[in-house]
Amino acid sequence: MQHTSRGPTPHGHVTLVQVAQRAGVSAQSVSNALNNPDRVAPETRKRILAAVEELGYEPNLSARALRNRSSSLIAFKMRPARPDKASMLMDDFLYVLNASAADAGYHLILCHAEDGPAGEIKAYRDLLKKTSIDAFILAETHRNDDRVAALRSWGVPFAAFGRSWDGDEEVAWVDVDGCAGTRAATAHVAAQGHTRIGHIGWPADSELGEDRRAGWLDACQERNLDTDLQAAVVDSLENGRQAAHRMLDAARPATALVCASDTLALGVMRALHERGLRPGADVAITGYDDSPTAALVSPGLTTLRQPIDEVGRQLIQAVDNLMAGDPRTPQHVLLEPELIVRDSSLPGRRDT
Amino acid sequence: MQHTSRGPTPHGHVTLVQVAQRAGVSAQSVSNALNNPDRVAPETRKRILAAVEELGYEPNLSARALRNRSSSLIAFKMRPARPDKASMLMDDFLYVLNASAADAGYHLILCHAEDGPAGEIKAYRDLLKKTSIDAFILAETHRNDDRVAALRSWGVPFAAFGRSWDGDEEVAWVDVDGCAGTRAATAHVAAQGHTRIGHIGWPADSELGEDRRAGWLDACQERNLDTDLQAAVVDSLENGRQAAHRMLDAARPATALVCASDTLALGVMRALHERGLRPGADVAITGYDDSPTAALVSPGLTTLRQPIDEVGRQLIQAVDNLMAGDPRTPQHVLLEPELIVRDSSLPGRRDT
DNA sequence: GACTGAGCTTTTAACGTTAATATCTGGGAG
DNA sequence: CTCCCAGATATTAACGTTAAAAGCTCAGTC
Repeated sequence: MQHTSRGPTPHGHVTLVQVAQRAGVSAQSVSNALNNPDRVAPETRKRILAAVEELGYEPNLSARALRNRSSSLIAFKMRPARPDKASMLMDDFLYVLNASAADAGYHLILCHAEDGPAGEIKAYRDLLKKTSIDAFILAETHRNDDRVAALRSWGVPFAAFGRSWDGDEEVAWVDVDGCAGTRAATAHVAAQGHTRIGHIGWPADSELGEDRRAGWLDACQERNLDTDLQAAVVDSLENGRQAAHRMLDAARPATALVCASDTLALGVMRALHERGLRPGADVAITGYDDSPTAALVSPGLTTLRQPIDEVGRQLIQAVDNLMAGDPRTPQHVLLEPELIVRDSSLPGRRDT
Repeated sequence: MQHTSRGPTPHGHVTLVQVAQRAGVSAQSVSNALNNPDRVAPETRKRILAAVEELGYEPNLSARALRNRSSSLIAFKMRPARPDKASMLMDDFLYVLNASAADAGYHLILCHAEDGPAGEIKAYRDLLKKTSIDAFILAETHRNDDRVAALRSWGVPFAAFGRSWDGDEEVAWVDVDGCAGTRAATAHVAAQGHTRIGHIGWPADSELGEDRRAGWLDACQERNLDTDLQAAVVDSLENGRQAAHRMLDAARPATALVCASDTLALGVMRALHERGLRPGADVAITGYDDSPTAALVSPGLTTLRQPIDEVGRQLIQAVDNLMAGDPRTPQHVLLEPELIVRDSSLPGRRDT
């Protein structure tokens, strides 16, 4: 049946030339049939596509990358997982990021770098020199982020998970509204009748932490509640535990504690436990991130779930738009987290 | 100062030709200086390397891939994270995999596929056609794994996280000895004086589950302990809870429960809680995986930590050896998990 | 003084693709 | 009947690299 003069390459790769021979046209026509359908006669196109199908042709991305200076690769740098971190956001995040990238015709390539911003920037530059990466995805951006500055100066498309805190309109970003999230959690416990609502958050140098704290402050002020109970500590279970003890030892102790992370909230639960108090029934607790642990502890921890799937999708869409040369200003997407109510914030009959 | 006839390309990429001009040699000599140092005179080599350094030359991987049919890319397919899974192994795993790959001069590319083995195999094939991937890393292999068969039939180097349960010597794999892990956990609780040690594991169709169960069985038989208390349930907190209740309701109830996962063990802790029993003091509990949750619950959960870093390193080394055409038979590496002892298995004075 | 060969370097061609340009058809206008 | 143009297809060259082959230089041999 096969009447072509040459069989498939020994490597099993089908090339344009082979398809062309099969269809009785030139390689360029095959290329056109696939990339610029209007440049070939409908009749010919049909014949070519049939040949493509029969031979199972797939364009060689290396050759394309070389010719077009575009590799359909999107790069992302992972950070090492912190051992005490309760959340497993990164895992899910990478998965959807990759799935969305695949849907849009890209592949995700992981980038490794020495710790620190300088190492990361160097890694980006090396990758760019070597591979004509199409775009970058950044995570955990912060104020005056050197990575943002570097990528912009090189003119590479990129999008950040984390808003541009500098107010830089030229940067495409997707973020989750931490303020709205904490506000929702605070409103929720206020609705249970709590009036002494404390907040355990992070040190003031973290934009993310300040954003989340702001929601608690807003919600309290709207309701004319006291805002004297607050702590700013480094994220750890032990710090959450100690902060909780302080707030429960206060002259007018807290009856609800809104935390900036599940890790801190779990520390609070431990403190309650040590005092013989029941989460939910005696003191309401909320966390942030909906880590797997939040669902597994008893009672379950009320927390905020970030729409991580949507973040991934939007990030890919953002860079895709940039690459398409979309004239509109870079996308800015602020997503709402979802309040997951469990027993830790409800005065129900769950035992401690 | 610059006396070369052409400046850098408008795209900022430095090419071999530019380096060659700078050093006053041919492009091939530059290539040789970098890849086959012994083919150029030491003097010339020095001059070339200086030019490389000055211009910041990095070889273009697309061109190399095209020419050499080798992209220095290693592909890995992520699975969607299961929502109730307590472990965050995947996150760490990917990180070390990528880091090791980078050390060995490779990049990691993520592969996306429709669910199911057929979709995964198709995705591998497409990727191979398109990109001359150098090697694949597989996770969670099982008996009669179609993916293994496919990759072998294509002659692509690959290594699996998970031993070849078929006893196939030709497959390179790295795995963690679940049997040894569970045996260690069982020995540990036996050393605390427990004689009624139950096991809560997974259905018999899981090789991993059977491996872990075997360790419990071995350890019990070595000590002439009863092995009548065992359960085989799908991995979930609720199933662990129910199984624990059954074993505590037995005529001669369990005083220690060795579990095949942290998720199951957390279910056991909940069951104890419901009965007013104290983990550790009244009933010893052990889990498996050292999920973040294990360290965060109170009392801490005794569990087994997989040496995931080492797994990642060994996998990369395995494919690297294969690609180097190492004549030795493919590597098989079985690593020992580490028993992490916490209060859930100790008769200490920790309150419940 | 021609011949050999070792040591080093350059030239050529190819990997698979595609933009740019060239060539080939007919059909319609003059 | 020639000329021109539009539409379709083919040819050329280039992206950056490297294996293979060819070329060059100089010391040593007979």
